[in-house]
Amino acid sequence: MNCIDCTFKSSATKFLSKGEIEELSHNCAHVEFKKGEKIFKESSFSSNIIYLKSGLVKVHILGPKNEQITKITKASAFLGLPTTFNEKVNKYSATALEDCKVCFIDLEVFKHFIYKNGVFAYQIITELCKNEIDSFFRCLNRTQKQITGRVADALLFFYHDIYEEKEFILPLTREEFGNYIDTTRESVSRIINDFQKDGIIRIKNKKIKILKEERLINISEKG
Amino acid sequence: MNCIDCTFKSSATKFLSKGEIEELSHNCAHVEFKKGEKIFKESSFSSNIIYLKSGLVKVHILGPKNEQITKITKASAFLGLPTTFNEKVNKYSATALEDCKVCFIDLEVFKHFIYKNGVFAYQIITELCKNEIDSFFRCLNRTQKQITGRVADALLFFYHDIYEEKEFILPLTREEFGNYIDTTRESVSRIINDFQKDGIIRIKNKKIKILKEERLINISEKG
DNA sequence: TATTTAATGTGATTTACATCACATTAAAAT
DNA sequence: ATTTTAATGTGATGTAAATCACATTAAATA
Repeated sequence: MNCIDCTFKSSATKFLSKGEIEELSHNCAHVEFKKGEKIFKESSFSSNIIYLKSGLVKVHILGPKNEQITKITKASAFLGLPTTFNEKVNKYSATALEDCKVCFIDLEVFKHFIYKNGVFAYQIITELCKNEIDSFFRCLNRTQKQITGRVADALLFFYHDIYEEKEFILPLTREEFGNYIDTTRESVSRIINDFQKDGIIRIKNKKIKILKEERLINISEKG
Repeated sequence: MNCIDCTFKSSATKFLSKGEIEELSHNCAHVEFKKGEKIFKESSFSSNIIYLKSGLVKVHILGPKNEQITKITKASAFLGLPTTFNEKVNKYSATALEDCKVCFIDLEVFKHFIYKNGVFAYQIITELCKNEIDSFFRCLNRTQKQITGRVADALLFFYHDIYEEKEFILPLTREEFGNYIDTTRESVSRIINDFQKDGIIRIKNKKIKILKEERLINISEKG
């Protein structure tokens, strides 16, 4: 398989030369994951850059108390950058929330692109910067908003950033939802059902439809 | 002033060529800040990379409820990378906790170094990756540890990462301490005094001495 | 040095949420 | 289709920490 025909190129990869793409092709393994499968695991050794070509992934860490879902990332994005550049060992896990296509890119080849191709490096830097800022704000919301606001936030996140439709299949169990917004299964359950009773959303198992976006935005802002 | 003689070079800047250092010298403004002064401000416009040469800084964001101190950074480090590469407007503020020396580097010149100097770019990427992982863990601790553990954490942080001595002047008020570990003035006060009563630390106003490191580590781990 | 202002300490009260306990429903596995 | 297992719903109870209220101390200013 050759990366030149790949339709999932990252903003950085688009700037590689023909020769570099060729080199990438020889040092890139394509792997598919089914929903629920682990893509990589905290504390395990890694010397590959992991690029998510398609699908949806949760990035998670085992905290002192619970599993925390640090972020939910949809394609396309690099998943394992922070870990790979600093540590031999993964600092977090990634698990497929939907079927995924992933590339494992040899770290040395990737480094070589950074050294040789400034535009490539710049694109990577841009992505990392964006991640850090997003990370700040997610943390801010986690710690300073009440649960109701965080649930509203998460629902809006799935609508605006992931599915871009008011109706979607929630890719998380109630427990995972709790891990994402730092609360319990039970609290998520209660609040989601309250939203339903108030006519803000309609929910049937995992299928959610946002009925009153304005109300959700309002709840999200009030904390 | 010429950057070539600067004794505060970052790990990235060390890899710039003589010519590049020369270029940097002409596009870099040295500024000093006194304790308490704002280095840059959330929502204000910025087109400079900000590099902390010496001193201690708090990076903070105004959340829906309180000010949150996102991180405390000592020299040397880049302060404004994430913001500058993505947005014209600062996404967070930085304030001097101790007297600081700072460089404002022209963004275009900095970009030019990334494009042209792969080792420089690689160093920046490494720093950003490290920041992202640190950020994950800080958030994890904030949300999953009880206050006592978070206070212990913070004290160990000042000891291990900032001052590298068991006795130091706490650079934060109780309120700022609260903003750093997501709690209130009152709670910080109570817990610090409990630690003192238990003989874990000795505290006189802002002067703190860690007496029983093992106990603090233990408290930190138990959450 | 006196006076004002800001920072800190400490008890009493309230509250958002976790935890517990068990019922119900949905999804897998046989 | 039945059985088993996992996910979800919902009330009752407990608790860590916020909030409130005021006293005390330190630091800044006149």
